[in-house]
Amino acid sequence: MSAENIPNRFDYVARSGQIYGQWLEEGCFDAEINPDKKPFTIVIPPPNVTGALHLGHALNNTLQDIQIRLHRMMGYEALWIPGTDHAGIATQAVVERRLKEQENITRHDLGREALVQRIWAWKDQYEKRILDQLKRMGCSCDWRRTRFTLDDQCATAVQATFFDLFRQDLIYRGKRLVNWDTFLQTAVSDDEVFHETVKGHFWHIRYPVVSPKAGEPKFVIIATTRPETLLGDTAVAVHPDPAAELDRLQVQLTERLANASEKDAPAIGQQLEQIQERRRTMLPGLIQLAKMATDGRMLELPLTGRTIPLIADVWAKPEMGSGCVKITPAHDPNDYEVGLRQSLPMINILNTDGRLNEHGGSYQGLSTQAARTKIVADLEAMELLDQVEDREIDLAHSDRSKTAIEPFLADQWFVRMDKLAQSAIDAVENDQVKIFPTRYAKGYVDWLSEKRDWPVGRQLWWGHQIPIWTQEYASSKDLAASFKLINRLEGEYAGEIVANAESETILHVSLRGGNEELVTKIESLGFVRQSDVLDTWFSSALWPHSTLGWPEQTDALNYFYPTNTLITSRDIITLWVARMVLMGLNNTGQVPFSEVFIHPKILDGYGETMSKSKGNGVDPLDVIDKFGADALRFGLCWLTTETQDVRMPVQFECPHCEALVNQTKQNRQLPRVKCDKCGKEFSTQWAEKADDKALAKAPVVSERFETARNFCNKLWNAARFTMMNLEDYTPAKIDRTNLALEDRWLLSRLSSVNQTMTAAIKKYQYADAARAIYDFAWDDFCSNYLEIAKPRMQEEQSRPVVQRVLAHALDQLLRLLHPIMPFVTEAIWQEINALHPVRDQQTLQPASKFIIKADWPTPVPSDVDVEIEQQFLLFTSL
RNA sequence: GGGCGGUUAGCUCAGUUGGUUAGAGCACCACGUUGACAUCGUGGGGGUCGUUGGUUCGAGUCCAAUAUCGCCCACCA
Repeated sequence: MSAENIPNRFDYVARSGQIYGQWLEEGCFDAEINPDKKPFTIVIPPPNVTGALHLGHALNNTLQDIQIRLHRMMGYEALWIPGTDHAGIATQAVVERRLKEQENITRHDLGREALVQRIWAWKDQYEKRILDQLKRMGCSCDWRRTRFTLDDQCATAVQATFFDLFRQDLIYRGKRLVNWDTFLQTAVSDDEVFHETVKGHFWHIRYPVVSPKAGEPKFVIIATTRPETLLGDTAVAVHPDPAAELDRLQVQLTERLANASEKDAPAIGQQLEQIQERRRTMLPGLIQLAKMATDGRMLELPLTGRTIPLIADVWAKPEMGSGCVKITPAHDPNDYEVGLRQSLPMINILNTDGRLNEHGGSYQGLSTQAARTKIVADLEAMELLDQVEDREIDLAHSDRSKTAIEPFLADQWFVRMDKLAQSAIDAVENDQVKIFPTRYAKGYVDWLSEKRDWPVGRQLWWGHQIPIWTQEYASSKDLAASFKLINRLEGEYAGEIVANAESETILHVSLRGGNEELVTKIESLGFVRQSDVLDTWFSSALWPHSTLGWPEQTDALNYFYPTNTLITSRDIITLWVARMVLMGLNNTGQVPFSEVFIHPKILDGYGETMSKSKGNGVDPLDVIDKFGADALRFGLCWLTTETQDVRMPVQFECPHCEALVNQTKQNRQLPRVKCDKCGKEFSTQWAEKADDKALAKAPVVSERFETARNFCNKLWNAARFTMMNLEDYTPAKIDRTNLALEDRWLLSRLSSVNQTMTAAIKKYQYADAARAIYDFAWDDFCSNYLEIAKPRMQEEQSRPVVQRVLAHALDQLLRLLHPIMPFVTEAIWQEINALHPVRDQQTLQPASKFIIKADWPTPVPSDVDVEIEQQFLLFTSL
């Protein structure tokens, strides 16, 4: 095609798919083990298969692809491993909800196997959609290596890891208070719980003292927001030394008051007065109770006929309530801690469906709500109810079922974190893993420093089933007999079976995966596999090495691991990043990556996070359809600064007239919206009714990608102009000692921008990189150099030199832009290759067939002339 | 309660170690289409840099206080 026939718009719709196909065909994304090259590896943060990707993913993956493409051009063997995450509870909940909505059945109607099958079908559908989205964005992943956190390779890694941790005694069975969803009948994690303030009451209840001595109170008063839990009380606590505690608080508050600002002072002063008031009125009573506690006095627990001890424990705060607190170890996290400390019995009063069990006595079978009403009435009748305050209560609800959470004592598997967490702290503190921006390292270290054991079991069906088999024994004699059996098995299958006896009568066996014969044998001995599955983060934690074939010492693992950088968003620094570091260290002895970049989050026009449920999410494909993938990528890159989240007002694009209709809090959840401009109605993602669905659906986009789209077009036309003026171009070295000012200036700028770009991308300063190349392309190359070149190309003497400078500059500009805008640069590259393959002044060699495989430009330090750049700036501003 | 971040033009954001007249994109106003590009060009309007105080010859930038918005963590008998 001759240059004149090139259209004046880049047809990204037609060209992008075609170019991507060429890259795939040529294996441009495939990384091979190559001892002559240094590897550069990134593993994708595997998107959840719960749904399609949104703009946040588009940002995340664009930033990774830029690194991969840059390093590929720089001569590294660049590997980007793609994949998806099974996302445990989230995916199962989505599928279960659909079952309920569309077929009105629950998972129990289907059964485990059938449900899991349904979820696999869902996974196949969304994985395909997700991978397709990544391809449309231009992501240059090595698709041959695509993994899924629940596939066989990852399962092998999970089982090997679990087995190893078990053998190291880093996995144990323990009781733990979990957030129990009584509707779904599963524990849910803290992140799956939301809090809502509801109106409630604060009931003050009298617990009679058993045979009070003279001068002693007849009752101890406790206060609670959940009176029904008294059925599970096993103690009442009072502070062991209330006088000292109040003193301490008083000193502390006095100090704070002295340093307090005018604004805070009154509140602190008030607290101080309250403490002093308590000292006067309540302290003697509390001291007496503390004495009674050490004497081992008992209280009568109303409605149960039980007596419980009055105990001394620091958990009871003398400055709060009555100074006494009821202890319900099986239904309150703090009370649980007290229960452990004080060796109190733990009485679980609930069934898994949330109704009271046999420990509820006459209240058995009632829901907690019904029991509460009845208990309060009964207490009142017995004159044990002291006073009732109205109070707002922050009540935990399950994200999934929207029902109230009951704290519930359940058996759980834990990973002991002490040693593992320390290794991950050390890795960051001694810079083996560098986190950018550096401020995020603090949260990482703080979280790990708590070294809280990791509860890894989930009462789900979708996930890696825990590779532990348990057998209960009637007596320790039976146990001893089986121990022998196990020991024998261990000898027979050396290194593949490890047994722990949790107590005298329960034995747990963990098997290394992949031996069906052994599993059969163990099960024939009466061992039953744990039905729980592992927390989804367990398999994600292995991602950087499991994707490369660990536990096999594969060549790929040896070559590509540790990976170079991990690019992710800040909300999973602890959940995911920290755990990858500690698991990587445990399994391979090496950190999983040397750098972590935490990128901003994309918010909507109101500063709210985008989500499907709010209706403010944006499908990257909508943006790609309207503006092109390059515009999407450049636009996101342009916005990626170190400190700020990205606020992005969102519009519906009217399918009738293409006008952009602002998305507002009012219209974003409507099934149909009327266009401001043409007045016609269109449907949205919420359309369900037939007449709504019949309307044309509006894509959701943001006009903030216009700048980037225009930039693509500018680049396209600059290239077009250049090509139109290269007809009689002859490649040759330009004589740098005899150049016009504007030529020297452009070459200087080119090398400066090259340096800036390379440094900025390597430091994850994406916005700086985008701005540098945008300014260079638009202002320097187009507005200045091309305009000056026009008259110079009419002169015979200067024409050849200008052509060579132009060809070279465009060539280098395309390369510099390629990591950010891969499609348009590849399209231009191929057009110009067909006409003038030799452009690069440094080599004077024909350009590579694809720009994706071209060398990253090397700055020419001798070309950089700060003085000329400044002079020229003055010259053009005149 | 602890930690982190933001506050600069109508909107969304830059502003490096303090240094002339605080920038960009979008939006707005005027003019321009035989021009590589109207997804463009030329010109223009618009900012007491949240507030107060301090350091300095000089503060958007450094320090202190304060207001306000947002995020994370902990806690809430």
